[in-house]
Amino acid sequence: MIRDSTPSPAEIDANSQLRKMNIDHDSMATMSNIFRVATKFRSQVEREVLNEHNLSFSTFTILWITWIRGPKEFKELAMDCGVSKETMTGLIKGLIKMDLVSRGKHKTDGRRLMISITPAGRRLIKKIFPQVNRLETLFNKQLKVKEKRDLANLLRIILNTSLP
Amino acid sequence: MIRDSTPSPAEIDANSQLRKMNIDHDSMATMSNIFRVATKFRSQVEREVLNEHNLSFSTFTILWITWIRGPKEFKELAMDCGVSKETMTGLIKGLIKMDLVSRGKHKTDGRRLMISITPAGRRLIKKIFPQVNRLETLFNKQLKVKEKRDLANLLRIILNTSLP
DNA sequence: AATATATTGTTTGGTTCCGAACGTATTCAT
DNA sequence: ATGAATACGTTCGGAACCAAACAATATATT
Repeated sequence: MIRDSTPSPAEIDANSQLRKMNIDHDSMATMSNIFRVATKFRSQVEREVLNEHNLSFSTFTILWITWIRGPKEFKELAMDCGVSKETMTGLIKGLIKMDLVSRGKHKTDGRRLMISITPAGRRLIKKIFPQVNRLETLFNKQLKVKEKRDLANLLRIILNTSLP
Repeated sequence: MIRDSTPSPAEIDANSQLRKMNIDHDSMATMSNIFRVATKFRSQVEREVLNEHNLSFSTFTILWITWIRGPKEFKELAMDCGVSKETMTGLIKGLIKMDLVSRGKHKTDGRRLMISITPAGRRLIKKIFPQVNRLETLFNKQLKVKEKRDLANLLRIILNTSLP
């Protein structure tokens, strides 16, 4: 049902060394592989697509979210991008200087900020997103459709797991 | 066979907006979820385990690799950690200052560096690794063993996919 | 209404990370 | 051999990132 593939030499060595300790090898394997794929993908996208537009993976994500979902609260944006509020402050500052997003006031709460994409931002993300998606396709090209869906589902289960 | 879970509102909105473009939704879903899990895990581990020992996720990985696999070449280490050589220079510098790793010469090639873990480094990683693994287990606690293995396998397929 | 408590976003300080340019060591071509 | 090309790691400059402390706004308590 799910195809096999070869564990790296590092994983094999690790298993023999760690056999003495009381270690959850399966969870270790999933998390370390998730991390490797994410890192590889991030740097690839930044190098091949984003750098020439002075975007980072995080600023790209901001544009993408505000493009797809419309104006969004500052704090939610930070959570969805996986960065701290302090970091988000700096990123938004940069995007505003590039005229790609704009700041707006919340209807009822004076503390909150609404972030919206500008026309220039919309033009940029429309041009860039297909290039990013092309890399996503390349990364997944050995997987069948069902395997991709299984993979996404398993990851969603992890994401929705509440930690004590 | 593989359980269901709920796509986030963001994903649903995205699908309706992107229907016009020629986008590979399945690959997009896998990569964006991989990225979210990785980010969540990294920050959790750094906050709960590594910060108090003045380690980052990358320096933790260096210790882990040199502990499990023995002395390792500088360049390989950079690749396995998913950082550039320039970054690795700085990380090793810091680890040496903390007396957790040491620099050594390559047998035959005067340009290459060998990095080894020190006794102090060994003591630290032995203490810290079980705490990290505990978090790995928590993240995966909703998955059955077979699901974890399927997940790890699918990710290895992606990792082993060569890009044009 | 007055005060205390919460929440939101910014500022400040310090680490992590990468790209460009560099110096050194090795290998290849002639 | 000698010069050219390549491989390795460092330095330098700048962006990304987070934690602690802060100012401003909102909510709760009295």
